[in-house]
Amino acid sequence: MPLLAINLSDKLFVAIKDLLEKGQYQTYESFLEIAAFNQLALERGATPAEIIERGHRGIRDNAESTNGVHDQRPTSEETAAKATATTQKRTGKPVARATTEPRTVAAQDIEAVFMRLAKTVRGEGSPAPCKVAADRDIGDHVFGQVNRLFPIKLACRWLATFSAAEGKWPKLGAISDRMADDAATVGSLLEQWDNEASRKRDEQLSTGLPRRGNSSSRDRFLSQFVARSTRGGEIYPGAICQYGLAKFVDSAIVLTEQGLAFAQTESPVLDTKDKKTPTALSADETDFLVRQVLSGVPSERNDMQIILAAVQEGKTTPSDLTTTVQSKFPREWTQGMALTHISGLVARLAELRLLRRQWQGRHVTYELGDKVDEFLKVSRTKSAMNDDNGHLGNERVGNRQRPE
DNA sequence: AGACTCTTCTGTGATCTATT
DNA sequence: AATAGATCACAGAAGAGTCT
Repeated sequence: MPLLAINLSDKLFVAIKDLLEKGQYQTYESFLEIAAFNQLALERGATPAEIIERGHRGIRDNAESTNGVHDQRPTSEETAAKATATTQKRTGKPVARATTEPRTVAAQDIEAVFMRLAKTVRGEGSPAPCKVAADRDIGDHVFGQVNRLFPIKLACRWLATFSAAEGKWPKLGAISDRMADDAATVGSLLEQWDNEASRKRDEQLSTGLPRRGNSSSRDRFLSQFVARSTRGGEIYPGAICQYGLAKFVDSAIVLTEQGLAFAQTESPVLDTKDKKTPTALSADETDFLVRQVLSGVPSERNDMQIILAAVQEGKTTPSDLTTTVQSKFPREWTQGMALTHISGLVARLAELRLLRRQWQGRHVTYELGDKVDEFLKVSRTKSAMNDDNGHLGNERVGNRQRPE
């Protein structure tokens, strides 16, 4: 009998596992076998309705009963759904939509994570933060998938607390799993809070954080917000480094003075645990980040200036904004890349309260936040002083650069 | 009910790199 | 050289909200 090994996405695997746990299938093998029979039946011209009518449950029970020929009786509605969904191309609407009910996070898990994220008093045994390297690569754009800044706060706090407890700055490889686990627990918890409060899309606290049981989202969190290391030992810093809040020193991840100060700022989520907080970052935290962008993140400052200036000129719809600013980004960027980049910038500006999204029906328009004039004034002055830093030429995109 | 706009973020597949 | 595993860019699915 041939042996097949296949890769399944986490989502698909969990969906199958759920059916197994409900007792609807005996083994993964029987599920996949039934799925294969159903697909073959479809290929022979049977309709999903016919497959349902003939039924399938108990295929394994009967499978070996007739001279090794498997009973081709798919029965359940799940099978019909799968059969439809696995045809070559999606032609119509999905047969079923996976439920998105939030995973409940156990109280003791939450308590443990908040303990690990609690503000700590740093004593003599705590390692000192570093200064931002003067020669760090400041030309890189923050990647568009960095669409929230609270995950950066979480990473800074985690590093501050961990380093105080351990007495040293950790190596990335030693802590990335634990940090991602804790971020996913917080993400799932905030998702629960969002659901309880019926928060709308722009108001959700959990956006940008990974979720428990979703390894892809954990990978995304680490690679976009913290850093990614290759088997060859190379480290590609994420947004936490691009924002000048952390730095790699001999493959240990070290908070900068600014990163430590940001970590220690009171958080409505991590400290107050305020379920009703309207935003994941407090006004103090966003003010801190705005100052940080203005003083130490030239490429981000310039990108933000481009967007805000366009909105100030009246380009307040997504299409107007895109048309206006696309030419100001690297020429080799495809439209998709530019859209991703602009989308991320708009989302970060909204979290920093420099931009507001106003929904009129299904259309959105952008409005300037209260402190934009001040931001633009400082930003333009700095751009004029450091024109080399402000140049947006052919820099690499996102976090794809090597550390010093 | 279906279409539509916009945002978020996962999954895909080509390509690169490491290991055997 | 062959194979396995990792990485990357980005397409497009999914979700939310609303309109027709």
